[in-house]
Amino acid sequence: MGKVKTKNKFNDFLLTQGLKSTNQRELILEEFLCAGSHLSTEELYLRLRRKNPRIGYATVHRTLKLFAECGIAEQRHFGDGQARYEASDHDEHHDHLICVACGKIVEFEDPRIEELQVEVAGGHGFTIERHRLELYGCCSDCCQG
Amino acid sequence: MGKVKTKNKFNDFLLTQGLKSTNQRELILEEFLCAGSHLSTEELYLRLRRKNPRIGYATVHRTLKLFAECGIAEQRHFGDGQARYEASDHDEHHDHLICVACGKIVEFEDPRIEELQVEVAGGHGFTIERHRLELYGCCSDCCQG
DNA sequence: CCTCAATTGAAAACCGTTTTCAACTTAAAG
DNA sequence: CTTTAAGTTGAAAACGGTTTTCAATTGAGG
Repeated sequence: MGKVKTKNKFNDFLLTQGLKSTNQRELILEEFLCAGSHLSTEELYLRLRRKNPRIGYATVHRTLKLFAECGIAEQRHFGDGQARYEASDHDEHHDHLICVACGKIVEFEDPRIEELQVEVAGGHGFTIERHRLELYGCCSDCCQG
Repeated sequence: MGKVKTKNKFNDFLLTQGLKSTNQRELILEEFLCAGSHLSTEELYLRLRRKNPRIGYATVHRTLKLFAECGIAEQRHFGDGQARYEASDHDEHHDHLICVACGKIVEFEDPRIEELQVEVAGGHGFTIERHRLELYGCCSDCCQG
């Protein structure tokens, strides 16, 4: 989803929910979209402060929750104890490769794995709603090259 | 691994590390082994208190960490914000199915998925060290039967 | 403009986890 | 069986990320 489309979606969301469009929300969305994905609240907050020192952590936190609520962002946890947010391409699911050395996060998608998941779950009487697959290892920059 | 073998392993661990065998540690290990797996620290602590009200949360916490360190338990996070521990069958890996309705946790293993994971990771230049696969959905007790 | 509800930021509360510290155990030495 | 040194315990405090509170501010419709 393009930047403009995402911003429109957020504005629509605000309107339909009776929420207000504010300067902070615009700044946060802009920074969220142009900064790399998978930023933590803290990281995004620090980036924003560089440009606008008057912005508060609580506002960043609340705004990220709004993003998630309206479907333009998704919250993730990669085991380092803090929540991270990634821009959501909506209905296009992907999983993650995480380098344990440098922290790099790569997204991937594999329909064959998804298919097997459904099969395995079915075998146990489960209907899958969502899943989480994270592969932790070493990327080529860190461990081979 | 049987109960006795696990207890021996823990005692060996204590010896080789210069740690002491204490009444609390025995109680906690016994309860950990006979209570169902995937208990949180809090849950195990509450169970232990019923039998021995003088036991402290900190001790349960520290002892579970020891279990993990010595390889008889593994810490897991299933997204509800608290750490859970499961008895470890060592080198036999498995993943989890979690019922979003009743919280039931089922373990499974599928070599085909593992194989694909290695393949996909390799395609991105990664060498997998470990992974996490959790399927969240509805079990047959909750959503169908 | 005015008004009122929504929003903001600083600070406090929260919640699971981890550490501190003085009292207490353990195990090995005497 | 002491004694002793080191490890352990539990209550309480500290921690760290998250979430809420609240008084002051801002946005948008009347």
